Amino acid sequence: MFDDMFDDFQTRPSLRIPPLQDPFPPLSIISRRPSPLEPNARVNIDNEANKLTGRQRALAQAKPLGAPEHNELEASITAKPAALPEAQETEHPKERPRKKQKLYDHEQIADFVQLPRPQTKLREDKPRPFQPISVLNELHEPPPSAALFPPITPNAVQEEHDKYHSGAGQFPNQTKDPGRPPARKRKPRVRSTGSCTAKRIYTRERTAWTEEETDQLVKGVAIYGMGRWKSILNHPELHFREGRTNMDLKDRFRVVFPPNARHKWTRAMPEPPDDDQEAPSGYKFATKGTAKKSPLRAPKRLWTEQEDTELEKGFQLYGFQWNLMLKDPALNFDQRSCGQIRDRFRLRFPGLYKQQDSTASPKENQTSPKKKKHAKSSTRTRKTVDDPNEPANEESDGGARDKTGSKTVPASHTEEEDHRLSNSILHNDWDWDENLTLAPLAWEDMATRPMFPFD
DNA sequence: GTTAGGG
DNA sequence: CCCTAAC
Repeated sequence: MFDDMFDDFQTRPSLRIPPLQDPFPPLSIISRRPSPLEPNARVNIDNEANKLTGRQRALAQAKPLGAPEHNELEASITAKPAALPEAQETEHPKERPRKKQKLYDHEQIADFVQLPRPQTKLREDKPRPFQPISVLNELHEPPPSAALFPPITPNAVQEEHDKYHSGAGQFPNQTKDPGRPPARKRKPRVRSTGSCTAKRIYTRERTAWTEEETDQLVKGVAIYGMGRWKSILNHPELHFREGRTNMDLKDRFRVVFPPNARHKWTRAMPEPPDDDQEAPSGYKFATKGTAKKSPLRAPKRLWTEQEDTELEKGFQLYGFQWNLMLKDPALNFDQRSCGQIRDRFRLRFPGLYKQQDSTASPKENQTSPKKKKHAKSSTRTRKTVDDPNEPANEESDGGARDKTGSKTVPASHTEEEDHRLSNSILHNDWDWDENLTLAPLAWEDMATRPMFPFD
């Protein structure tokens, strides 16, 4: 009897449950690329294993998903060569630290007015998204959260407008409820620009900054430093008008303290500035303290065309394993981090990136953003602390960043780019020797550089 | 998720 | 105040 049921289960397609994850998706471009996990691909060219294609080798090494049997080969990859860490350090002097750094160096900012840091959000604050996404879920049904969105009707625009128009808050009224977007007056707006119509229907209504509110902002900067706008906004003793966002604070501060005045008024100043210095907009420094640029964030560096080329090259060699690209000296990514490479790829090749998301092997998923890191604990880098006497880091370095060299790819072109890159890989329009484990590009590179990145 | 900087 | 690359 049970046998019958079992047979029935096996034979009727409707009852079969697809595997949760296909380790080797047939259409995945990964499968046609040599496996970057091949342990000695660079060193031992004569190894028998190297005669296999990437897919064949992957299949040979395949093991069931729930069986984390430790693979010696993988270990040999992951393990850092004992003799070489020093050389690595000197090669990448500005390497990002792996662990969290403390936010403040108390010696440097002894003059700071230290107030309790804003409470980090508790997990319960955020309602969990609808998960897990079951394969048995009826996909034609709307998700439970769908009811949150207003119905789309001809009058929807006006209704939304009216709705937002009803709730106008008064200063100082700060909604601390993180789950609810601030109610805010809005006015309907229709973009007349032909290219991006219907992108945004509403624009927020302008709310003038009062002197008091700006004063709150200045206090906040005195406490946290420039750049921690969210912290300032959420600080329990500072009050801003309802609907004010962290970006608003940033914009406001930029207006009140333009860069030239900024360094005078926000750098190390245990005491309010001299009388001969005129305060912008008639402000006096409200808080005794020092405000300097918050060092939490590395200075922004736009991507150059050459870096983009190396990114594509790296993708052909290593697929979605940004860490391997990073380590490959031939790609010159020593000034970048793993996450930066990933972000850039996601921006330029969104379609390809999504494909990785859904089909990548567990190993490759290590770089996937689906592994949600807590925002607070994400890699915060502190590369340099500004010299208090340096005006700003914009002018300091000569023409390294030319706007033409760092090409920004328009959104409308990204799909083409997706296609171009994936096609060049899918169709193998380069010569592909089955005996090789790496793309020809890689072999060429290897001829002109040390056999192993570490020597 | 947040921030910097141009629009 | 908006947009979006970069963090």
